[in-house]
Amino acid sequence: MIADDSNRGGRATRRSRDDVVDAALDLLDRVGLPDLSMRRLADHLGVQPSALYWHVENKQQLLAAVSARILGPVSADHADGATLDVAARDVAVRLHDSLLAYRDGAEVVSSSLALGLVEPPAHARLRAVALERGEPAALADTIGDAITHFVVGFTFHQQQRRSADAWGAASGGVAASPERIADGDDGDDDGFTAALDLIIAGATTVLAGGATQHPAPRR
Amino acid sequence: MIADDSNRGGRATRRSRDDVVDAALDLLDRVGLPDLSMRRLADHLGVQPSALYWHVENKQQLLAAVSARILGPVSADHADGATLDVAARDVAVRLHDSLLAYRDGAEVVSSSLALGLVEPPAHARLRAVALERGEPAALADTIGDAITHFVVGFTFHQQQRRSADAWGAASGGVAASPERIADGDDGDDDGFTAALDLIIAGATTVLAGGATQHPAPRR
DNA sequence: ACCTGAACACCGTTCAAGT
DNA sequence: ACCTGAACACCGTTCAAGT
Repeated sequence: MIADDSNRGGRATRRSRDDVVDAALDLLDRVGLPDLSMRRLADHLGVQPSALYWHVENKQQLLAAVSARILGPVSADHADGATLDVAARDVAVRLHDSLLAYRDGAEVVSSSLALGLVEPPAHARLRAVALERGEPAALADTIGDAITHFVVGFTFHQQQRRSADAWGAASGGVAASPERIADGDDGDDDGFTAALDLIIAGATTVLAGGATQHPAPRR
Repeated sequence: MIADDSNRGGRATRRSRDDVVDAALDLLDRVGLPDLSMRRLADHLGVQPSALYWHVENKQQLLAAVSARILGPVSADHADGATLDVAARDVAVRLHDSLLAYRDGAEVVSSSLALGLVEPPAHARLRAVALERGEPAALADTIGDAITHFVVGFTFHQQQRRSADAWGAASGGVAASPERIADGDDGDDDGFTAALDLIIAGATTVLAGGATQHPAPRR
């Protein structure tokens, strides 16, 4: 009886594609990737499962859109002027933080990246820096690849371990020693920093003209 | 009527856990990970789906066993004497090859690794080398982490792209330029080598005492 | 333009019961 | 010790039809 064509109070409004992606991100953070089904998402939106397919082509594409949202902060506000290796460290840290900001963020991004459904998050920024500095774009891509794959893989592992021993550890597997989990400062941030330092050291060395030459397509 | 307790000719014998893992590897290579279901695997073995659960605790553990098999060649025959950075490159190349040896190998290993259900494939070897050379074990682990996550992530991407444009490319996504796919020598092996060189250069630099110090737990 | 209802072709896992 | 049969509680996706 009442005019419900504007979204006052509650439900009953029509949804946009962005609303669906918002809801997916929200549900991801609440229940985790294994429980993020199209049917639960539909429930969460107060809609039939089939309705989702008007907004989104399939689940993979939805997860790609979710990935793009997770990766948003990585390429925000430039104001660079840095060298390639310094920019690389910065982008790596931002990527790490962005992945950790959502439950199972690294896993979602890992598969979208592998499927080629999102842009590699480091490349645009590093290419821009390379251009400024007269460094070859191929070198920026190489550094971007090393950074991206390492950070995503490491964070994936890290995030699984966190939710594993948050839920109680229990049985099976190689097992992680049950130590300080308490304060968000779990010991493996050291491992992350150390390995990242190693890769950055590689970038610095190569920039200084040492050891390795950039791609140089044979033939 | 005939004694069927020895495996003559065909089916009808009882299966061991190893047989199940064998069959899973075989089926993985035939149909790929998305189509490797417990039910199809049961079919492949001539058995009811429920029978699998006598041999294996669940699907994740089965895939962990599959991962361990895929990773077998990585830690085979030592005969080292090499420096840490040289051993690291060797182990990276072996890992890459092993992952490529099975369809969706990198994806399977990626998740088993993240879940902590398989040993990181580079660590044992690199620790042994570090011990021989009087290098700290923590440095071996750092190099192992950088190598493993990079190689697995890169190969995952590479393998998805291969099967994507093997099947016809079609629609959607960021897209890979349709060029030489022909001879197994797809252009991105260059990208792999370049980024691996970068990481190894980092290891060499750190070994020479440059730029970065190994972990050193703060406090 | 956006959504419902109903169906299709599947999943992983459990568990009593058989041999 | 190893497996069957049957069930439970789900999946992603399609498609005609409604408004």
